[in-house]
Amino acid sequence: VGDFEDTAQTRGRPTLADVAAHAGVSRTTVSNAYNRPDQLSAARRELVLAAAAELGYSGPDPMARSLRTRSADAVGLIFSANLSVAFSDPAAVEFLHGVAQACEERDRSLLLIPAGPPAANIAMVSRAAVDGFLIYSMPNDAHVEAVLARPQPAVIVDSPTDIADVDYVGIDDRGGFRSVCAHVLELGHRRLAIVSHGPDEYDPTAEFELSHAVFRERMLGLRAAVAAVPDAVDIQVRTGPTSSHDVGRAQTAALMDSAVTPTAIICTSDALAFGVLAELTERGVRVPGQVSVTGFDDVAAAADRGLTSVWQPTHEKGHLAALMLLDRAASDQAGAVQRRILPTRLVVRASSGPPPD
Amino acid sequence: VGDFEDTAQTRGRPTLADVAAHAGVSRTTVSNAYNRPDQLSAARRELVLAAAAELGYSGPDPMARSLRTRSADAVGLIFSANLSVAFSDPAAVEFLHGVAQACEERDRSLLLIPAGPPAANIAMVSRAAVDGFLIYSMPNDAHVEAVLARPQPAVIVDSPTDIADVDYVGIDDRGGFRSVCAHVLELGHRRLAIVSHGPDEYDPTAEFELSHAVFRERMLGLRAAVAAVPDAVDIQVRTGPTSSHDVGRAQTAALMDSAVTPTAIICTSDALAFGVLAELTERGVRVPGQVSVTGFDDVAAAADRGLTSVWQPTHEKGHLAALMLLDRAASDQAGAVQRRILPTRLVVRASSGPPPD
DNA sequence: TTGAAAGCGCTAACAC
DNA sequence: GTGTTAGCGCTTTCAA
Repeated sequence: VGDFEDTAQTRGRPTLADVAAHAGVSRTTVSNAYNRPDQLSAARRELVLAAAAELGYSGPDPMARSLRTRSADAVGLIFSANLSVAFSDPAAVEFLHGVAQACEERDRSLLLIPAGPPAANIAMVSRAAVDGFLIYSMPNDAHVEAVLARPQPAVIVDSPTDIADVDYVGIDDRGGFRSVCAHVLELGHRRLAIVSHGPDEYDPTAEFELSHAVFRERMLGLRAAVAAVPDAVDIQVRTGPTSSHDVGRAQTAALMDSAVTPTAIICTSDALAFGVLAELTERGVRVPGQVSVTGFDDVAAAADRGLTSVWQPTHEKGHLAALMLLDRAASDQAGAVQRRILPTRLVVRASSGPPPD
Repeated sequence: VGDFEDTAQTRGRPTLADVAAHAGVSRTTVSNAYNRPDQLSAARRELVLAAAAELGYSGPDPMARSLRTRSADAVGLIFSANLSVAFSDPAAVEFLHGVAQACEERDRSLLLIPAGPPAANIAMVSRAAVDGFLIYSMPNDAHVEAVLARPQPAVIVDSPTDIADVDYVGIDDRGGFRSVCAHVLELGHRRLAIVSHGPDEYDPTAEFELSHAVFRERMLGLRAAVAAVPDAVDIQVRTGPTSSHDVGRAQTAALMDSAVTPTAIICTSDALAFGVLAELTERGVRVPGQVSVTGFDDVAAAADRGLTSVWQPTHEKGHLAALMLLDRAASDQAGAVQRRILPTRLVVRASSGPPPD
């Protein structure tokens, strides 16, 4: 007779209702057995769980549950370009680490959403079952627009910077970059090269595009540092499409083959700086004897390789952003817009020194 | 009058039904406007979208959609210990990278599910809205059990190895480890130390626990290499709770302070090896002059630092596993269980050489 | 092409 | 402590 108790449910997987029928209790009781164990007697709970096991029922369907409770217990994250690039940059990994840790602490999952240009897959954003979004180092593009169109809260990290009514976490880009530029200038360097992720063509006299706001801030930091020096300073700015090892390497090759070689190469990320160092090493250029090199982010590997860099609290940035998001989601988005700017700190190591002769 | 068209929907957010009412069309038409643009005229679609914009409707609710279609367009991933550790190991990051790339190619999101021992949060597994799971380098614990209880397909990567009826992707651990051990023995080393993630106490004569199957395979590889050498070989095996820089460092300190110091330290991961190198450098021990060091995984940094290692296709492993999972999910889990073993390759660099005198 | 009707599987009031 | 009822918001046959 056993099998006939199971309602007319022969096809498909068993549902909570089937378990209830099989156990001879109501659906509520089964639901409570899974979600509020304290709301029913232990014996009854065992009964329900046994019935579930017998039927091969493995617990409430997550999607149905999410629809009903209107929460997914997950945080969405979109980040610049494709996921591939993101995992290549140690600073991005460190950020992710911070986010993941916050998620772990608050019992949330972390949904990584491809937001790459290859597939203009905005649909992935619209279809993500999450309670809110982290927007990390993105251009102000269609993906960001899709995120902000959704009713869930969002927190922007680093960029875009030109969205006023959304929580923001970032660093003092201008001050941080000024400090490393000032350091190099104080060492006596007067022929500098900047290697950066940024616009294809950089006209130092023109206005900056908002889409490169971080780049803009750093250039303003550079200007401030240079303004504090009485001498003439020669500056070349070389930009590439990503903040990667390869770009650092390629720009260095171009730099060292050019007519006026710099005595210091200041990079806007450690990833770029490692590429610079690799190219210089291959060319037999001594660092810092012939050329000084500096990075930005101060990832773990920077210490290992003696790279002068600007430390930023990358891990904490991720952690804080995720907590801000979860708090806002919990409070149903009430409260004033927050804007948190985290400090940076110059870390001088062996890769920077006085210019030759 | 405008606002009064909106049914009795004053409270809460607008739904698809509200948009339909406002636009004067059926719910089907609104749904089609978002999901099947080719199923209705462009004009009608514009009408619907305009109504949606007017109401502040940002598209179908993902959870309701998922419930109805029974698919989440997402892949779940659980990995060893807590997320924190995972992001610290470059090999794990590379694996993630491969998974992320496959997800991007197939228009899926990637849900990272905390499976850390701190919070025994099995509920996160049961509540994840995903179409299938990747189980990466896990002990055969309650989390894995929770994954396998769910009706969605799963693919196991690396471990656990003792689950027969689930798709599996791994490498030839025994052969790979044998090759690096043989290399060190051929160089003439006869006093070896193995530094590994593994069981607390390792009794070389005892049976191995299944929970350390990878460790077991590698020890069998070691034995095979040693068996091919006529001389007596002295071997110390030192294990730690994780495969990290810190463990490598600590075990090396213990090793170098012991009575019989090895002439070669063979590690089961590059992360461990970097820790070993850090400790040796601090002690002023020359590598490979006094002690040779080898790693496993051949992460990018291994090449930079001249570490002899065993390369494995870490990125491809992630990519392949994700594709296998998506294919199985697409075919509704039909078909025979797959088992893919990927090749490894010894990469000899400067960190290994003949023993002293 | 478009519309009407029928649930997807679940939880949370509320009554008992 | 347990059951009844009423949807959560959507997609999808099917018929028009």
